[in-house]
Amino acid sequence: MPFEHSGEIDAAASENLYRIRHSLAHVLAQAVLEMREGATLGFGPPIQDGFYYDFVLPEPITEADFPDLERRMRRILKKGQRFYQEELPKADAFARINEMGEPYKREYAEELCEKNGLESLSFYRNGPFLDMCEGPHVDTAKDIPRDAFKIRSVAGAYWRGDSKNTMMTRIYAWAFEDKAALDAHVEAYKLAQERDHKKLGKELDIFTIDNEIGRGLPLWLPNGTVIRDELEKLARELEFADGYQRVATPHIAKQDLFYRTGHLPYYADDMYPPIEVLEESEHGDVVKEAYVLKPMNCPHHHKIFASSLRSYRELPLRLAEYGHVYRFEDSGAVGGLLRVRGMCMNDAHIYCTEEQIADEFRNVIALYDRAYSILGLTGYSLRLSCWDPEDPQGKSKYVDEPEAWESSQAALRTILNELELDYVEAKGEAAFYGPKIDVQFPTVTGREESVSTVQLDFAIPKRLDLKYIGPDGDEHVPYCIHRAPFSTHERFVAFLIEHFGGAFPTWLAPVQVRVLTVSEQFDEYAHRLVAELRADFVRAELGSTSDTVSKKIREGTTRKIPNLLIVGEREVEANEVTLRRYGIREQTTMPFETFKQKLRETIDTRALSFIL
RNA sequence: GCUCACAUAGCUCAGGCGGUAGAGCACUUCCUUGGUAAGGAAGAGGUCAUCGGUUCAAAUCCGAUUGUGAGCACCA
Repeated sequence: MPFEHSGEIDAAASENLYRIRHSLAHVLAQAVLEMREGATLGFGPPIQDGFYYDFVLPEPITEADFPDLERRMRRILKKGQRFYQEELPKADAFARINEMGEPYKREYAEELCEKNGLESLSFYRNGPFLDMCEGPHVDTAKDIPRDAFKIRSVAGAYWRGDSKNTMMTRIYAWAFEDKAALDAHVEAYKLAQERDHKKLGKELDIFTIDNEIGRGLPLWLPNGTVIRDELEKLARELEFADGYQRVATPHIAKQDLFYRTGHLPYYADDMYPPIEVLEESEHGDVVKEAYVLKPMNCPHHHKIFASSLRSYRELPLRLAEYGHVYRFEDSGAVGGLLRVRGMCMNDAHIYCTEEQIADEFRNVIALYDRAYSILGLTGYSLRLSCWDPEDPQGKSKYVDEPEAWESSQAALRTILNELELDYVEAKGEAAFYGPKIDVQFPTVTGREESVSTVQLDFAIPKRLDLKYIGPDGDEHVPYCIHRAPFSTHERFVAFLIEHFGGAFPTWLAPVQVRVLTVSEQFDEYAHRLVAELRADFVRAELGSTSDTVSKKIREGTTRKIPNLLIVGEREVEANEVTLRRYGIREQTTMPFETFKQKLRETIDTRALSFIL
């Protein structure tokens, strides 16, 4: 499901596994053709943890058909069919494809011959099934384990990944070299789903989405708001240390501003439609004004830059804001906190001279590094997102300044190389105004999402006529670096929930300490502890008072509260507390003052684990 | 936006081949004052997403709408 749809698997996957998966795809197709006469074939490649095959079906296949489909596949495997390759010259190949009656295979064959100049095409046959296919495959179906694959899901997918084309039915399956590997993978997958931010977000009361508010417009509950506030506090501190200045801007602006920046022609579809208001001028004329919800903060920040005459001595000028932006994402894209229509972004814009770009980028990347190491985030990858000069809609997708694109991309590449960072380059992933470095995180289901981004903007400052006076006394246009290490609260918290499995480190946890009493007669002591902790700005609370100790511990644990304090007669007498940390069975009893100090230190240092 | 699936109490779910619903948890009250992952009892809580159709009768069958999920497309 989640994988790159290129159909390629990573190099680490063994050649044998590749053959097994690829061959199983043919077996799946064979079984589907048995079940649905008249089905036509699309592509059926191996992928990261299995394979898929695309079909146009006369009757839909649903989850209810999976057992039957798997049974048929096993029956086919049992026959031990050999996989034969045939290489046919072009004319014969097309004759055969016509015979097969496969319009999509034909389309692809034509492209292979025309664009790639192939003179012959490869076919694979196993039993009655014939497919135009490059291979490689196993020699015989006997080489494919019968119990190491599992149909996973069915979904729509456009032919050749283009929404203008037919929607096909894609059947995904897991496949491995043996049953143990399959079972382990399925188990890991289920475990990962337990960490789904939508599930945990509900269980831990982090956010909710209400239909009457609107799709993609999450409501942050008190617990979630604590996490946002803590992240924002951390961002503020890191940014302060790096010389950023905070600003605040409204959520809306006149529509004309976004025409001037270029957002509107490029991104009208992604913006909420304008709010039109009638305003009476001083002469009594009624004037119609249109306002839009801002889809990004940059124009507002640019206007702050433009609010006074700037000297090169003020640069780099770093303006930061956790700003709210609104984007009208397609209904099918919206889901949970990962894709929303209203979000709060850890935004900042750095205005600098050309000579300062490299240093500023390095500083920003160092800031990312600090932020991620505090949070213990490691599983990310970097992507240098470039424009695609050959994009058919290139002119409407990217600013048309080829030289600026090339030089700015080269600049980013140099920085990444100098810092010896691993990254992949991706064509056609740039912002319309410039290239960017994206930080990609995998979701619980394995799909990659861009979380954070650093962008180099060579276009918009010029459009908004931003300028500073250089040492030469002339006006110059500054460059602008857009950056958001903490992404949006929405997306970043979603990833943090999944990263921590809902068990946040103390400094980030909505409830940091819950005090449990052995019996109600110790409530007064417990109240005192809570009050003292709260006076020290610790998010402490009293557990329920009428349940059994077991029950209270269970509740505290299922809420994933990092620190439970248990107090009874022993503790009251010695002015102590018994600490039970999340996920750790063994407990420690210590003087309350000691606990308070350790806790303070844990919070202040934003420790990932309790220091005790 | 597209394909497929799903929608029953605050949550997790059962049931229903047509005769207006059930469990556990949570909630409220009472009993219990209990030392390490669910003490006991009672109570309250639902037009079975919405609208329409078929029918003597619809929560159940059909259709549309809305919402949700997986994936595709999109993604500043």
